Amino acid sequence: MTRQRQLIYNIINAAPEHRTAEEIYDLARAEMPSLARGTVYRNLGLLVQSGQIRKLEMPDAPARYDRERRPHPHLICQVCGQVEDLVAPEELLGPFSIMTPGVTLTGYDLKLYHVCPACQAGKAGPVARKA
Amino acid sequence: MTRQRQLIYNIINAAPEHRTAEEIYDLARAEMPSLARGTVYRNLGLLVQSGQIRKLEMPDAPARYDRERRPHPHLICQVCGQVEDLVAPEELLGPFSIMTPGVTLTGYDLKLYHVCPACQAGKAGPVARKA
DNA sequence: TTTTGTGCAAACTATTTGCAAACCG
DNA sequence: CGGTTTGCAAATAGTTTGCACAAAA
Repeated sequence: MTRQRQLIYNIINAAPEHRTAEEIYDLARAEMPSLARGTVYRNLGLLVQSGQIRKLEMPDAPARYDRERRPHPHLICQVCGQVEDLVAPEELLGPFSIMTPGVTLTGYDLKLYHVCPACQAGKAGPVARKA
Repeated sequence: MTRQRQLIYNIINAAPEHRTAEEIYDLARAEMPSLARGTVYRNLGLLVQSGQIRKLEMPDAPARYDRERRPHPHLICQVCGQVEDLVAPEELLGPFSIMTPGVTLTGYDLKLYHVCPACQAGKAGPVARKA
């Protein structure tokens, strides 16, 4: 594991936030200004492959990365895009498989949408759409 | 509703397949060769907005469009990307909301993954990755 | 020293947009 | 006519890649 990969991993692992590649790039460059954007993407890909982090595809927005390794649903604000991890029963595929008779499920992706308190208050969505 | 929008709508509504914008563009051009790609995207956006079709974001692949208007989960082959609609209880948000106390859910997106029979048979995935 | 990873820049893919002309009501 | 929509081409956003050099095993 190289210095740059370690740095990227640390940034993701340090906080529960779900950051975009660009956000991670900015944070990382504060500490290692020579870091290249391509290196960030490459290492994010490798970290996802090796199961150390989790990629979270977002609707009409850049992907975000999650330090939480175990599969779990996400709660997403449909106004500002803020993401929260949800705790769910250990095994969700069991219940889900009643909808897919005869099929062996290998994974799931569950996103639940709402309007977060901040966005309900300030009508215009206090957090920028892509923040 | 213009001729081009009608055509695009008809293509989606004619079959249960979940096509990409590019596939729809190709099919539409068979019938109206002057049709522009931009027009396809614009109309897909409008049709989604007006609730006549549904957009389905795909992991690491172009979005697909679904003629089925009611919210429902999807079953996706993780090898070839083939998509199937699932039938689910009328109201899934109810059960889901046990995971989000105090939150009013506005919608959901549930994708279940498996390996389709075709891909299980031909080890190399008979259907192309983006087909 | 052999492999692997990096920085940089250019390439790519999916999608969006500005604009003048064509269409529709 | 007068706003809407089109076709075209250029622009964007996010991400990927080729390559020569640097770092790690």
